[in-house]
Amino acid sequence: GETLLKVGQTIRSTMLILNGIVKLYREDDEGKEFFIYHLDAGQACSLSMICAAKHETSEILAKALTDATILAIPLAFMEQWMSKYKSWYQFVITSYRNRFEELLKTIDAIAFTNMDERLEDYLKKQVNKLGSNLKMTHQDIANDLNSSREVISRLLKKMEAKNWVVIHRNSIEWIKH
Amino acid sequence: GETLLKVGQTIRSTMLILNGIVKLYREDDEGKEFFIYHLDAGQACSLSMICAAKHETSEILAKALTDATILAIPLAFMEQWMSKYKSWYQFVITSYRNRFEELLKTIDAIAFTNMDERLEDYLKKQVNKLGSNLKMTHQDIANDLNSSREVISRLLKKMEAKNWVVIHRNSIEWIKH
DNA sequence: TTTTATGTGTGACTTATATCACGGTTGTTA
DNA sequence: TAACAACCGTGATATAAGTCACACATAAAA
Repeated sequence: GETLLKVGQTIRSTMLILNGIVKLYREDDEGKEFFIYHLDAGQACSLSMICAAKHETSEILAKALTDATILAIPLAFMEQWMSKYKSWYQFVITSYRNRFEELLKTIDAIAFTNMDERLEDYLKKQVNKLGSNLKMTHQDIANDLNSSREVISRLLKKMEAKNWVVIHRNSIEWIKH
Repeated sequence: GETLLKVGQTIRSTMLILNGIVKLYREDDEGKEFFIYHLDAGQACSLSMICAAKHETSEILAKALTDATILAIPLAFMEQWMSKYKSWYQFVITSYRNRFEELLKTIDAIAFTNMDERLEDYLKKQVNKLGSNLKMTHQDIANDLNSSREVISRLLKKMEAKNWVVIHRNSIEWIKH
């Protein structure tokens, strides 16, 4: 639940996730948090890499979803390693590409699909990271998807009717797919 | 109007825009084209950089908006220069960062704002690149914003009433802001 | 000039989603 | 055990946007 990176914060080092899961959000002017993607062990925060390279400020909000160990690599090493180790260069480039793709997928989701599909997608992602028993409230989900509790409740009901999930208080169990 | 890069196409080189303007789109399954951002002279297609580095396929669609000159740099040079020239490294990193930011802004726009604001934003962007006399139909705009002609027509009418634009056949003149 | 294609305007309607206003349930604290 | 807070369900209604139908205007082609 800890905030690792606030919007507007200056970034001085590249962050690598050693273990745990980190959730990245985009924030609007009123502080509404829109979920973008997860980062987990072995992944790097591309944005932090880019920002670090220019001493710029963060455009996103990062929160720990589980306990996590983060390795912060000072800018100087970042640049040095880029030219020195091909494997590091490959790692960085691959990270970029993957984050970029996630972002594009997010755009697809909100530009081309309806709430029901987005919810399904979202739940699958959570299940992937956290296992099939999701400890979250309808309100939590609504926040991440920039929707409202009632809408999520109704959609979950429909999914339950289709036997995709079982709804408990404070948790949702994914059973199909 | 020429397509420079199709979705699914394998990328073998990094592309730099020497002059002209290129428009990037995201495509859905039915071929609907959602406008993401412009690239112009001096900018590089970050995605092409990333993909090129792994011989992967394109996730986006690029079209020339004006006549343009594109420089294609083979992968081999890309890697070499990265470690050899600090200026090239800086250029690449900066390009990434800028494209990443654009993508985040796009997400903001579709996640947090309504059609009227998005249209205003869109028109301003076009005006920036092409001048205040935009040669495009309402249908063109609707396609880029993944909306429909009627909606755009109505919103433009409202903007005209507020004296922000003058609507002509086949073109729109931006007068205020 | 007539025809045809393309672009625009507008009312009526539909749909997805958001919001409001409740009431009910469960778990926690006093 | 009472009372309180957090969570969930659900009908009613509101709103933004998309769709349909059609009229009309302009420009190009025949």
